[in-house]
Amino acid sequence: MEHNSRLEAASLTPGTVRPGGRTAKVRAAVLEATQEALVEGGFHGLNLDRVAARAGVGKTTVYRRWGSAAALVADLLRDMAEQSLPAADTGSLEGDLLANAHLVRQTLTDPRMGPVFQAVIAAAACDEECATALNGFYATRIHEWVPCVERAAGRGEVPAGTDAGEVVRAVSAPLYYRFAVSREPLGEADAVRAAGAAVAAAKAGWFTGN
Amino acid sequence: MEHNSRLEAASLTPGTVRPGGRTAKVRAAVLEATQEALVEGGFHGLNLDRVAARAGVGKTTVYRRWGSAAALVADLLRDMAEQSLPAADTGSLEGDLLANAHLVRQTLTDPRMGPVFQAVIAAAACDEECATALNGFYATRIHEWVPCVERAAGRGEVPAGTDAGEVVRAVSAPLYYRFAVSREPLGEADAVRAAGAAVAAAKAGWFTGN
DNA sequence: TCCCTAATGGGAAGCAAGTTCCGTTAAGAT
DNA sequence: ATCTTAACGGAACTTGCTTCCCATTAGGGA
Repeated sequence: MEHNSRLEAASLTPGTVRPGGRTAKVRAAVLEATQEALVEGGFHGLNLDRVAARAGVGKTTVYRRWGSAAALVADLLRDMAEQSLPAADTGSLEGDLLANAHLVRQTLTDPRMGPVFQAVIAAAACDEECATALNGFYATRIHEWVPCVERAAGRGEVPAGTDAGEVVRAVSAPLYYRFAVSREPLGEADAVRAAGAAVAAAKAGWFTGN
Repeated sequence: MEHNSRLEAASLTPGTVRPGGRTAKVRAAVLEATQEALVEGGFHGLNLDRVAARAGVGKTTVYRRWGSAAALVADLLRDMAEQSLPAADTGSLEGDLLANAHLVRQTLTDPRMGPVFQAVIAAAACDEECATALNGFYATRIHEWVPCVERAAGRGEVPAGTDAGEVVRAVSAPLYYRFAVSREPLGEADAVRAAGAAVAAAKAGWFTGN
């Protein structure tokens, strides 16, 4: 009975029964290769065969463990969500959000991360699993920056009852809009404007939760 | 000489020498079928063969005139940009921008147009021609709403020198961010918040062009 | 109205993508 | 240290998107 359940678990998701050593190494190599492939060819040009070759892994392994380009990107997103970087604490809300806006712009205009985010957004638009993974990624990212808004509320910089997450989203939104939707150039002035506008709207009480 | 140049033009881009009648009908049918296919299968599932069949057109025609899924979407975007709808004029900036936010939310949550925009954003992330076309689409859309901000500036509702386009972008940004990036649900409360925050930031002078 | 040829349409061939089979390697329990 | 079997890797196979070819249709100038 127990023997059967172990077999079943293994046949459903390879890599879960023996996650150590080789399995972990293969995953790391494949995700690294996936990211490189996305930088070069975008989501549309993602090819499981080439990813396998680049990772130095048999293509059968990639097809078996992931099965599709979308699943590969979804796993990459879960991996990216785990690597969190700490938020700023400059002492003022405007300083913190400016740091956030600067970081977002830095990331989106980065020659390596820019294409990755482009691809990841495209993947989420094509596949529901990717959409969920991308949602999870931003949920953690937003959660990391919530404290600096809550500190500002404690200092009285924004009204009590301000939805911290909504303020953080308001900073990213204009930058991502230019980056992924209207496809306009993204300058440092846009980052400054995004942070400033978010603070102004927050102080005016537009982000107080219902 | 002139004869040759006409031949050359024809061989480069089919449909340019005899644009009337059948050619125009084929384009309309193909773009209509493309939109339907995007609604059902997204950009990743876009298949030139099936588009041709659905349009009641030979598949060779689609492959010859467009050649790729990305080119098909790019042409659809150019077609969409031409069909402009007039902006609101309620008498106040907040009223106009609320109408705009409401319209954007309406469009993105529409069971037909939502998937189309999803697909179009994905296509732009995959292909440079689509990216340019998408940029052009939003350039015209933003341009349509610029007058209502300029009227507000004339009434003294926002500082002189306010970048009207930037205000319009500020309204759409949070809605598109939720829709395409963070993948969160999009409610009417988000539309109200987006319009209100944009007005507050504009009045605070954060959108005054350099 | 007639003619020239741009543009379309169907089918067959080519090619690259994904899928499956089966032998080999090494993780982890005893 | 040994054994069981999860997980990997190479190669053959299959599917389906794309392109080529040539016959057919119809736009637009004379």
